[in-house]
Amino acid sequence: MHNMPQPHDHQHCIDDAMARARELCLRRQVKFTRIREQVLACVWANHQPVGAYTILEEIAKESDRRPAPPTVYRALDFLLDNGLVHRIASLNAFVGCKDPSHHHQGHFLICRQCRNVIELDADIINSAISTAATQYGFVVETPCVEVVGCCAGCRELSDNE
Amino acid sequence: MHNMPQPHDHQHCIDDAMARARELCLRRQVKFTRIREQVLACVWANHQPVGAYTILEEIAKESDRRPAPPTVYRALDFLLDNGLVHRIASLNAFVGCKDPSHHHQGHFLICRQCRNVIELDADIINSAISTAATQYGFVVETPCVEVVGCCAGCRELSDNE
DNA sequence: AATAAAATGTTATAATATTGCATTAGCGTG
DNA sequence: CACGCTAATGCAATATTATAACATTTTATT
Ligand SMILES: [Zn+2]
Ligand SMILES: [Zn+2]
Ligand SMILES: [Zn+2]
Ligand SMILES: [Zn+2]
Repeated sequence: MHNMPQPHDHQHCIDDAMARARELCLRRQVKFTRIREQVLACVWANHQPVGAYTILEEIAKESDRRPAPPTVYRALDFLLDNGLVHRIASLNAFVGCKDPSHHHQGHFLICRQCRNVIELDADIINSAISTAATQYGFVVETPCVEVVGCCAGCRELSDNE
Repeated sequence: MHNMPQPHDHQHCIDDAMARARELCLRRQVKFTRIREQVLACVWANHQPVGAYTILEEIAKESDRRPAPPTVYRALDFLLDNGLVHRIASLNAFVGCKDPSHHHQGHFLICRQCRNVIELDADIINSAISTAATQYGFVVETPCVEVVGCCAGCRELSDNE
């Protein structure tokens, strides 16, 4: 298995994410219900974007009851609203957000090969977009940047062939 | 009606686009068939992204025969392959490309209000993305930049309220 | 004309997402 | 505790976007 962005203790990613989510929901006085927790756990199973219906299947497997699509989508909406996950428009899929405490859109590097996603929020990209947009009198509200390419790990593997 | 990016002679946009397409297909020795022409004309009806099924409806209206979805999607695939249209992933919709002669991905400014799309291909954005990606050892292949915001025209209108 | 390749037609279905309404769970008030 | 309110979930149906599989037609080549 080499589907991690860089080798790392992913259980730590999961634990962190779930802890942050619990804390954040407490602080905001919103409810981190069972289904929301399950969906978030699914999304954090790895660093690859996961589709709504895959989440549905996963939950069906692990809990012997199959939630209907609206249930999953509502949980996803909640998580999106609270910045706990991001939606990757070009993939119709969702990834966990590594920093849900402050609202941001994020930029995503998607490896074509291992499908892992690296989330950034690079000022340099936001500035460049604003600068270019300004030349057209356009005011940026929500930039969506989803970059397909090849990650460090996968290029290393290719090189060693 | 104020759904044009800036006031302009849009018939000129259409005529230009269709002429470019014809010429380009001739040069590349690929066929600019009736259905492909109809679909491209639909896409160029205005500067707003248009969905595949909307295109289908439009063609059904104007020609009394309703193409099936695969017909429209195949025409769109052809147009995409030849750079004559772009797909806006975040909207599941398509816009005409203003410069199909050289291959490029393009950046899109989408007005939240009038839905018009401005296409750019700004070096400054591509550079910023590459720079940011490089810091993660990530090599960019296909950047996808779709920015929602507010265009000059719509802000003017808002200001005058 | 015979053949092959490309394009289109046709039917069915997959994959993603939402609407509308019923039911349940949680919570504060009296 | 009963009541009423709201948020959350369950559930059935359906909308929207996209593709698969195979038949037929058109076009180009020999
Ligand atoms: Zn991890
Ligand atoms: Zn990779
Ligand atoms: Zn125009
Ligand atoms: Zn506008």
